Amino acid sequence: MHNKIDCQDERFSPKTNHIDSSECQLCEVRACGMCSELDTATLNDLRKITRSRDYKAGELIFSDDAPLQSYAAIKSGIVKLSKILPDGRQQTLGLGFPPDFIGRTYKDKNTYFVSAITNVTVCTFPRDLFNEYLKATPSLEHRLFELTLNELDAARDWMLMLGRMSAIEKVATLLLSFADRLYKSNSLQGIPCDETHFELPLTRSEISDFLGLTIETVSRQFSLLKKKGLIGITQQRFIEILDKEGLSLLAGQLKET
Amino acid sequence: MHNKIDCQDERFSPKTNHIDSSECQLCEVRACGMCSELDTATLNDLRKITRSRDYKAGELIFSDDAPLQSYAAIKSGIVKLSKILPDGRQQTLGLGFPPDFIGRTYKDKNTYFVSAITNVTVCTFPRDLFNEYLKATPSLEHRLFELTLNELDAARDWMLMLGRMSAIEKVATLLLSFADRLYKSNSLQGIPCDETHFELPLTRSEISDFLGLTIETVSRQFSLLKKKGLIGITQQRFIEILDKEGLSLLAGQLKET
DNA sequence: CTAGAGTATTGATTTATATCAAGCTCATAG
DNA sequence: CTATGAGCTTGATATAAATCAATACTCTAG
Repeated sequence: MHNKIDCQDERFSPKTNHIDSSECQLCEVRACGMCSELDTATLNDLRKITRSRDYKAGELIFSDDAPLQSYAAIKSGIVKLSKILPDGRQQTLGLGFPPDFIGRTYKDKNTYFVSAITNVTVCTFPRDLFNEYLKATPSLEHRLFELTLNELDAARDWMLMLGRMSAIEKVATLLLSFADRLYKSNSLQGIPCDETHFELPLTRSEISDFLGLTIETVSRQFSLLKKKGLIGITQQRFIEILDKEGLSLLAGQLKET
Repeated sequence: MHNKIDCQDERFSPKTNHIDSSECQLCEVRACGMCSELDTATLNDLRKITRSRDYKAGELIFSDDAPLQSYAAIKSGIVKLSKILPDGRQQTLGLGFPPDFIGRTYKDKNTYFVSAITNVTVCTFPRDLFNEYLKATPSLEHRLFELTLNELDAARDWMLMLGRMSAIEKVATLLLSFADRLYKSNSLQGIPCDETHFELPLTRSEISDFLGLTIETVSRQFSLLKKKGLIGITQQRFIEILDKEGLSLLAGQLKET
């Protein structure tokens, strides 16, 4: 089945590139993502149907209605999943960091948008071939299942936040969650970082879509947190957590995205 | 491994009963739940570690912090999953209908409560034995994966509702979702029913925990929908949908729980 | 160095929902 | 059949967040 594929295959966009095995060795997806339970032979097979692809910040990766042509694994950058109501109201459902998998297996559509928040690099897999692979490789399905369970846990944490938290609690929760995720992600990639300083990769508008608030309310909560001495903000995007205790107290509960 | 189990096994509460094969034949879990892709032999094996158990409306099934001792599949009745903030604020995360599976595989805890909304009958599986089974049976894991993906879809639909809908839209969405789910569920079980009449199994308080509102707001929206002629209410719990079009318009978008 | 666009903050006002407070309905037990 | 209590509705008021509006910051391109 795999030798059907070559560079001319119409399922691959011209913007894509082959992956070589040395790339896999350094990859977070290989380390702890969907590839982490594959043996070398299977990984090599999978690589034949895989192409690397870059997206610029803001670009749409998957639409909410177009038939799903491919799945993807995030190698670097951050994506968001979102839904839009007919009148334009938008809700972000979650963020994807390396080594997350994106795409709805066992359905022919996503029911949400996936778009790049920062510049993003992904490995893409043509849908039909990947599905055959998935069927034949229980260890791959097992790993995807685990990743999906984590996503479900995260979605449920955010439901509690969306339904029951005040604006300031939401913002505090988001900041802590980001501090944690960016620290872990950067550490894994060997990027020097510390737990209290980070660049918030989201605009205020993206934050408000995530928290179910408006831009103005988000902005006011940031100012409030600054006034209370819990955080410092420079250049609008660079956050320093000055009082993690205090922030956690405000956030109340949640720990992870 | 399975012959270790008998009625005296301490992992089984005294309130439980054996399952016989004729029961499975009529069961929704067998028809379209986690058992649906098991062959007869595997099903018979699984049945040896399975016990039936009843819960009364309101009873707690799984707690959010106690180590998970068993998993369960819902045979009849409705359960809710919920989270509680330290100060008591509560958010319902979703409802479980037959043939849903409950319990967080691959972790030793649920991070939420599961409780019976109506009287409920479940099949329970001791955690450690079920895990062995799961590892050995890819078709079972596959089915659980699919069920989990559906739960994730549902969770994300509700995130949009929680984050971006007004009170009246939330209530309209809930009613449509219930009409649909109860109709499907009852039809499957051969219970006579129609799509426009149903008994709402939730109290106003449970509804408000689900929608991220207060009891009073929920009540007001019901009254409003009645005044607009979209629904009829008798005895507070019996709902008649008088204008599905209008209700769907109000709800805006979502279709399923 | 400046203009301009995009992004963020801050203020004034409105509005949806929460909160507080009665009173009502319905099922059940005496 | 009536008393009781849990669950529900309705009204009055308070409040958090949305909306509307103006101004300020930050980066880029010229």
